[in-house]
Order: sequence, then structure tokens, then C-alpha cells
Amino acid sequence: MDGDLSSTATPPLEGCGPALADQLSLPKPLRQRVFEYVRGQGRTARSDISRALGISPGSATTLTADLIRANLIREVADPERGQGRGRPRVALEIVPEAGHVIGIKLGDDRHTAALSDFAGRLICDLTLPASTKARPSYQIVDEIGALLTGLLEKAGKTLRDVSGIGIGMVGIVDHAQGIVHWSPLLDSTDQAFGAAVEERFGLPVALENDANMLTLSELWFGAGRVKSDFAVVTLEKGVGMGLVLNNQLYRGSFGMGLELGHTKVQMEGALCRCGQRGCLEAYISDDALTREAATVLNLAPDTDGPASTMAALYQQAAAGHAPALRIFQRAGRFLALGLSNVVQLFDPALLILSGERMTYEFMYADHLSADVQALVLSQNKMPCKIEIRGHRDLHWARGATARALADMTDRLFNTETPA
Amino acid sequence: MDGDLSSTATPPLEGCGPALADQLSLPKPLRQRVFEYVRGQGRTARSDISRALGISPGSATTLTADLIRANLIREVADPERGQGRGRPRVALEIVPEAGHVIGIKLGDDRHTAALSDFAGRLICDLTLPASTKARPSYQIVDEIGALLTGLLEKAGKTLRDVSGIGIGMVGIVDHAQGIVHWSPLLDSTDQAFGAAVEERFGLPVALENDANMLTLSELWFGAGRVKSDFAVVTLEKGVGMGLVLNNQLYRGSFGMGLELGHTKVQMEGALCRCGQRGCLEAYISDDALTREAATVLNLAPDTDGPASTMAALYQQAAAGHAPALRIFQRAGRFLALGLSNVVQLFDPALLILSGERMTYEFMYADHLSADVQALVLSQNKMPCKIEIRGHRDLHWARGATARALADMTDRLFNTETPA
DNA sequence: GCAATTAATTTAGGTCTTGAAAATATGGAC
DNA sequence: GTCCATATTTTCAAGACCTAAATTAATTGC
Repeated sequence: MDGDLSSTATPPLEGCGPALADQLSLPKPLRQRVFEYVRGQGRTARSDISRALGISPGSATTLTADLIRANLIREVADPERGQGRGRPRVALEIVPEAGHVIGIKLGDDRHTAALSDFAGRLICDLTLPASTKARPSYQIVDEIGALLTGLLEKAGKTLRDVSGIGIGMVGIVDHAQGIVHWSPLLDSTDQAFGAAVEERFGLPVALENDANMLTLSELWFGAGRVKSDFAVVTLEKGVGMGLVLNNQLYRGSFGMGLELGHTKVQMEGALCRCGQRGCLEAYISDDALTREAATVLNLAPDTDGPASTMAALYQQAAAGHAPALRIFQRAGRFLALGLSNVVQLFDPALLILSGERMTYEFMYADHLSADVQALVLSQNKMPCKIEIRGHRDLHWARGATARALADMTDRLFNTETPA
Repeated sequence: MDGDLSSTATPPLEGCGPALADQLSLPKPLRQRVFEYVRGQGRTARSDISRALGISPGSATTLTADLIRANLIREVADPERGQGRGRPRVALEIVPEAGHVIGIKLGDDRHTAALSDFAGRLICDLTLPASTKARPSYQIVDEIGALLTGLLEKAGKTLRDVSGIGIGMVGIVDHAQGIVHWSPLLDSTDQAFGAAVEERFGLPVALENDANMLTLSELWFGAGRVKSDFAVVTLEKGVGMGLVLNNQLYRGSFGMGLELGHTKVQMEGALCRCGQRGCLEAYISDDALTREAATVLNLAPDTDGPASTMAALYQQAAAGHAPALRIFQRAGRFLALGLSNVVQLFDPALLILSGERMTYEFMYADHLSADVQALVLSQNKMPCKIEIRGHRDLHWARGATARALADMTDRLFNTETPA
């Protein structure tokens, strides 16, 4: 409000520089870094570890010996053995049986769970239908119980084999405290949902916003692994977003998802179900499209619910019906506009599109990437790559296993931040 | 493009988890963390250091003794001495004379430099007029020379007293390499500008996009010190933005600023000087306002250049001239829309508005914050705080001193990342 | 076979850091 | 004033951790 440089916003604060201790500076133990490097590579030799982590060969020997003794990694016959000139490298890999984790995506009308081994490999998965109504949290805990039972039975394991659970769900989630401030699945707010699940099954539980889980899935298993900054946009009922910035999942200050769907693409624009005007969702959500479709297709908007209207609209568009096609095209243009804003603001190296609605991908994909690039100021710079990914529930659930794995690893080397 | 989970985007990559070594995991030496803590606090006791950094009291003694021996910190008579019960705490502070740095903001029509001591305190500053034309880089190096000479003379110092320079400038800047890919100040592209300045004055130079410098200024000296996530929006000729996320300055993938000014606020909207349509800048920049002002004020748009037209428009609005007022109000609404998108996408804890154009703050400030909140989906969450800050060039230059200080500190404890 | 080459291990030594006890410097009770 | 409670700081031995350099190991090319 002024030009005064000497005063700071909080009077008692003297000195200068960032005042918050960045948790970044507390280093992970070297042993954990070795372990994570091996997991990241899948298979490596000690000499690689030493080079990649900048530690002495001697340390590599000592540390890997520790990990081998703890039965976390093991030596393995290397197929590439005998390629080079000197002494052959001894490949190391994670012991997959060292532990298992379960990742769960709680959805609007179905839940999916995935069982993963310690190396991050998918072992087994299961999807069960669920209610579409808001309900008390103990009921959802029950549903998780059914999911776990089914999954473990299918895999021939027991709960004792599992060392952690990750859960992704829609809503406002405090990942650090395991509290669900709000979710369409729950009939009350500010639930200590993580603690409830922990107590019920006696396992550590990590809770996370579902868009974040999908983002973690890309960071751990997808194209995001080799990018330091990327965005994931999900098209489902709503439009969600997750971000990885500086190699870290960015969650925002208030734990509510990053709401791309409610960014404004038009001043005083179309009315959105959130009550605002001009939201992106007001132009590209199912509701918006079905509203328009009702006119074009001469359908009552609510004959069989929006899903069937969408299907009909899609069918007509695919068959070449011009008005139907134009509805999709217009939605595509608005989507491109919204995405271009993301690219302009974050300058990510990669933008991943995912979610149920990308079923209609051939409607969007053709021009979408070009449309976005055209809307972005590109001063000789490399354009942001746009990828369209699958939309299966399993992706979400795998993201949850990633989160569970990360937590489990931290616990193993006790670096975890106590909640 | 598919639902296949087993294949990764880059075939040779096995394993799972983030593949990029986050530079975060290489820890700063404890000695440096102590030093930075002292600088951050301004004045602290050893016992505080031990508690805050989670190290043993013994280590605090040893480390501070080292720093005292190196003449980087010193004991000081504490005004609060003798408050408590037990042995009084001995206050420690940075030795301000241990070093000096200079921060420079290179502007469109003037340059500003600031001299700061090792404790981050401003000692002296100087602004000189500059050309408004693009010119070769050696000429700008000359201008920097004049700036340094003037500043040092004013302060009674010599170049030998200075241990680092930070420079902020408009354009596409590679901060790691010190290369200016493009800038309106330079008549050619991809200049190794940092190296040129380094060679000329024999001092380490840090180059940075100017919006980032301003953001650093808030992170080091302003309200951002105690926030882990915040955004800084600058209103000058263009609309710029800087972000601190997870306690770190976020620079984007391509080193070009985060272009809030060219996010789209309207499909097929007003034409922007960048060639696109619907950019925020097309609604709130000087050019846009003067174009409208020309109509209202019956002025030829180019009588004395846009600056004088702006001044006239502002005067009329302040005097209550309704059409002039409406021009500002409309611009304010679009600004609010653009800001609401930032808040919606990043969920920052704080949004700081700064820059020359905030001179007209009383035009904007009244409703701006409320307008933004009204446009943001707020599901019971604490609203993002919006602050309007001064706009003096000095803020930029101080940000540059912060960057120079950070680099100098890294060098001192040799943690620096070799370019 | 022998040199060259690369990988892994051993070992001695150095640098940090901690933990516990001791020393220090005060305020307050009597 | 003396003594005790309290809080800060220092001392110092013990140990964790890592590195450097030398050594051992396992190959290929000639």
C-alpha cells in the first residue's frame, strides 16, 4: 500500500530471506536415496549408483550391502552381462516381495483398488459399484473393507501382506492430516477419514485429492517421470487439474484442488452450476453439452439422464450430423482456451489430458493441440507438448499406490513427517 | 492415447518413481543453514538455532564458533538481555560489513541500482535515465558501468567491496546460463549477457527475469517471507507474474516469464499487440486504455505519446468524469477476472499486486479484492489475501540484491550449482 | 597367457554430529 | 548476602557416515 521498504508485513520479523524452513533442506538418508534410485531405474549396478548419486564406490558397496541384508534389494542375473570390456556389472533390483501396498480411487458410482508390490508393479485390481448418494463416512469405510477383501482374495494375499494404503477421492482433502473437509461422497464435513480407515484396518493410510493422485500416477509411472514441470488435466464430471512443479506435487495452500473448471473464459458468460458465470465448465461439462444437445436432437434433456443424452449426441456427431458436431467443436475451442491459459501461466514442459470424457478424444484430439499452441504466446520457444492419456480408473488407483509406496518408503527409513 | 499401463512414454525407462534427481535432496551444509537462519531472524541466540534447526546445542556452539571465526556473524549486546530466569542468551547477528552486493533493475527508460550489505540492509540506491531504444549489449554493459560508478561513489565504496551483482530485466532470460534470449532492450537475441557483465567487472553476476526479481523481493523482504505459496502480479507496460510455490521461486520450463498478460479472458476478444485475441493485456494495458480514452477525451491518440493520454484520462476519472471512470472500471473488472483465474489455478495464500500502474490504485483497489473473491469458487475456504504494494523501482532492485545475496551465500559455502 | 579395462571391495582416516555432563550466568527466596 | 532453580552455553568423548586410495575381481582383445 506504500513504498516503504523497511517495514515488513509482520512487524516482529527482522532479518531477511525466506522465513519458512523449507522441508526440502532436510535431506533424505543416503540409504533411502540409493533405494529410490534402484527402484527408479528398475535395475542398476553399484557403479551407476555411485556415479548418479555422486557418492564414492565404497559407499555404494556399503549401502547396497545394508539394503541387501535388510532384504530390500538383491543382486540379479543381468541379461546384459558381458557386454563391456572390464569386470561385468552386477545388476541390483528391488525385492518385489519386500512389501505390498494398495491404492484406492473412490468414485462417484464405483470404487477401484489396485494391489502393487514393492517395486511398484501392478499385481491385481478390482472395481466394485458404489452408491451415488452422499453417505456417512463409516459406510464408505465399509465399502473400502469390501474392496480390500475382494482384492486380497483375488490376489491370494492377506491384509498382513500389505503395509500401506493410499486413497484418492473427490473433494477438499487435507493430505497431511487425513481430513476430508468436503466431498460429494460424504454426508458431513471435516471428517477425520484417514484416521478412521487407519483404525479399522490397522494400516497407515494416505489420503489425497483424486486429481493429485492421477498426477502422482503420471509422475511415478507415466510421461511425467522425466519432466520437472508438468500439468495433468482431468475431464470427468468436472474439470480437474494437478501440477508437478520443481519435481514436486504442488497442492496449493488450501488443499482444495486446483480448479481449472472454474476459471473464467468469458466475462459475464454462461451460467455454471457453481453459481458463477463464464466458468470453463459451463461450456464443456456434460451438463452444458446435454443442454445444447436437447435442442439439436429434439430430446427432452432428462429422458434417461445426461449420460444417455451424451451418448446420443456423440453418436450423431460421429455419424456426421453437423449441428451435433458443432457442439463438440465449440466445446473443444473453449477447452483449448482454458488449456492455453494453463500453459501461459505455468509454462509446463508437458500437459497431459486424461479422464473419462477423453473417450471422445477423436473429437478433440485432432485440433486440440494445435488450437492450444495457436493461443499461446510462443516467442521462439519450444511449444508445450500435449499428450492425451487413457482414462481408466486404474490410472487413479495406481497413483494411489504410488503415494502409498512413497509413504511406506519414508516410514521404512523413518524420514516421515509426523502428522 | 491408450489404456496401457505397463508401457511408459520413454521405452528404455524401467522402474518407477520420479526419474529426475531433484536438486532438493542435496542438502545445504549445516553451517550455511545456521548462517541463513541468523540472517532470517536478524538476531538470535544459539539455543534458538539449536531448536529451530533441530541440531544439538553442542553443534550450535561449534558451528557458530566457526562462523564467528570466519567473521561472518558476531555476538552482540542484546537489548532483551536479562529477561528470563536462567543464563541469559547471547544474541548473534550477521556482520553486515562482511560483504556487499548490488542489485540492478534494467528498465525501459531508466535503470535502478541498489547497494546492500551482507545482512540485506539497503545502503544506497541510484536511478539513471536510459534509452528507450533497443541497442547492442555492450552498450547496456556501459550503462551498467555508469550505474555502478555512480552508486559506489554515492556510497563511498569501491568495486572491491562488492562481491556479487544481480540483474533483473524484461525479456526471456535463462537464469542458469545468464543468457538473454530476447529482450526489448537488446537489438539481438541469445546474448550471453551475464558473462559479458561478469567479464567486464570481474564479479559474479546473476541474471533473472524482472518479474522473478520482484517476486524474490517479496520473498526476502516482504509479506511473502512467511508464506509458502504466493503470487506476485506486476502491472507495468505489460502484465507480468512471479510465483513462489513450495517455498521456491517457480520459473517455468522455458525461462520465459509466466505470461498472465496473455492469458485469454474472452473467446475471440479484443486484439492484442501480440497478435492474439482476447488477451488480458488487450483490455487493461495502457495501449488499450488510451485507445478508448482517445474517443472519450476527444484526443488524438498520439499527441504526446500514450503516457500523457493516460495521465489526462486518469485526471478526468479522478475528477469524476463518468465515461473516463467507466474505462477504468471496465479495466478493473477484467483485471479481477484475470486474477481470479490465477487464484483458482494456483490456490496461493497471498496475491501481491505491484507495478507502476498501481499508481491508479484507488481506481482499482476499492473493489478489486472483493471482485476477485466474488469470482473465485470458495468452498468454505479461507479467501486468498490480496495486497497492493508500492511500485517503486527500488523494489525490483532490492529483489536483485536478494538474488545476489543468495548466490553469494551459496558461493561462500560452496553449494553453488556450477553453470 | 598377458595387458587393458571396468567393477566391486577393503581399509584407514577425516569430518560431522550427537549426547551427556559440566560450566556459566542470572533471578528470586529466604 | 547466600543458595537454589532455571536456562544457556561449552566441553569432550564416542560414534555415524563418507571418502580416497589401494586392492581384488572378472572380463575382453590380442
